Amino acid sequence: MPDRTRTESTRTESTRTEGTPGRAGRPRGSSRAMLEEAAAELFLEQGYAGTTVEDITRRAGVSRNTFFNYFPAKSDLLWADVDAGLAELPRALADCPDGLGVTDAVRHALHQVAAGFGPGRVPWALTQADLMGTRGVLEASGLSRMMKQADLVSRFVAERAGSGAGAGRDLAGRCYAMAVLAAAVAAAGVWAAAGVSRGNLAPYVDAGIAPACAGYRDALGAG
Amino acid sequence: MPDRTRTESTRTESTRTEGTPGRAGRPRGSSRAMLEEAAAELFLEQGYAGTTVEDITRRAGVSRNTFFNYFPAKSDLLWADVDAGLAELPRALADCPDGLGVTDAVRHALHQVAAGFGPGRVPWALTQADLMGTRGVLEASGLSRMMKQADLVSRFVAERAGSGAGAGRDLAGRCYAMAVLAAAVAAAGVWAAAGVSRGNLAPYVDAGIAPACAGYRDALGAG
DNA sequence: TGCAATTGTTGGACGCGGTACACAAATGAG
DNA sequence: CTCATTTGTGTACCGCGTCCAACAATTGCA
Repeated sequence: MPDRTRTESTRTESTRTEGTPGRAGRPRGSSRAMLEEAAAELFLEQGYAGTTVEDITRRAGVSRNTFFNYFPAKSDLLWADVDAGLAELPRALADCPDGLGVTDAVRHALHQVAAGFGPGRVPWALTQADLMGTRGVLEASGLSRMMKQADLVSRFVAERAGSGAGAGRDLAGRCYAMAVLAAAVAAAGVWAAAGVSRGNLAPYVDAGIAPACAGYRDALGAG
Repeated sequence: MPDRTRTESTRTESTRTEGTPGRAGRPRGSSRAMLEEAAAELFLEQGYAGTTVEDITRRAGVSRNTFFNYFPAKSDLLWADVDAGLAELPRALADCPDGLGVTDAVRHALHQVAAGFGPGRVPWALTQADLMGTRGVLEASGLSRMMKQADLVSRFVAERAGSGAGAGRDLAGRCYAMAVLAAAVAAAGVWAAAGVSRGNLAPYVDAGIAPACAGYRDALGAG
């Protein structure tokens, strides 16, 4: 647990070439990864609630305000891994071949996103959530993420299902989007809880959401 | 907007008979309903974020600490109506006739819970969430509630599906529980957004979760 | 009537997350 | 060099939520 405070005359000396060189302005000196590392260490040492933002920034060698330049909230540290993987969902949806039905396309896209997580890349916030007492925090910051992805899926479904949509179609689309995402979350939870014996996330998610996709296929109209 | 501070010599005079008379100790003087009323008024006047707990307690005529004797958090005010309805889910599940299949039983129980909400009883936090800027807060405090109910459903499914359960059965059960609850949430959202033309909540929920129940029926084994 | 025991209410203080604002530092462009 | 732009920092502040030591009101017992 090395202290990353100024060991050299100027800390920025070591991380000078970080910022995007094309843009004007002061380049980013203290990298986001440093904060994540410091937070990961401290969470394991003291737990999530027992670690203040000031603790993290002190170990990372930056000011407290700098933290909020990189993360909107402390809880976002727990989701850094997940958010990175989830960021691929829009592309995965857009790149789906048109031949597939709506639910098959969603299933395909979620499979692709889940494929990014294997035994070597487990969001540690999920595995050790109980140890760190982060369950409440994770739940609090989790639904907004789920609904964000659900909105994506919902819009995707509304597009592919054609413009001749009635009120019932809209209801089914939104319910399907939420249901499939919730099933994926549950599958990820089971996967994370499986311990060292877990393999890749993708088969868990695929098996977990398949019934939902099958069930809503008819309700979503010809897709 | 009447100020409920001590208009009479002793405020407790008007609410003397509140507490359970059988138990020892000081009876509850300031009722929970007063805080809810005061909060409802203030949220409409100033919005959720613009209203502090102190504002609420001042209008209700109690101390700030008293608030936290009734509500664990400020956000719980938004869910008071919903929580009351959701409290019936365990009974609704337990009272399901054994003849029904697992998914049909869950569907029946959720229908029963949803039946408590009609055009005359709409959780106002849902309808005017956008106006009050409570979307983020609602999302933050919503997933924990959803997962709480999902745990109930998951245990119910695990019980009724019999003891001969494999790992795949557990995955399906958890995914189904989350999916059906998420679909119900989505349906409630559509219902709340339907405006004055909305009728009862029950048909929305039933139509929204039916495909999920149908899809997972086989995966949950003979139920 | 007086005395515990119990329960609710209050005041005060504190820690922490998150925001706002002004200013310093570091770059590229003209 | 000068200026605009972007990032880091210091400071102050607000509000939620917790904790603790009092005080108030009621019940039950002697």
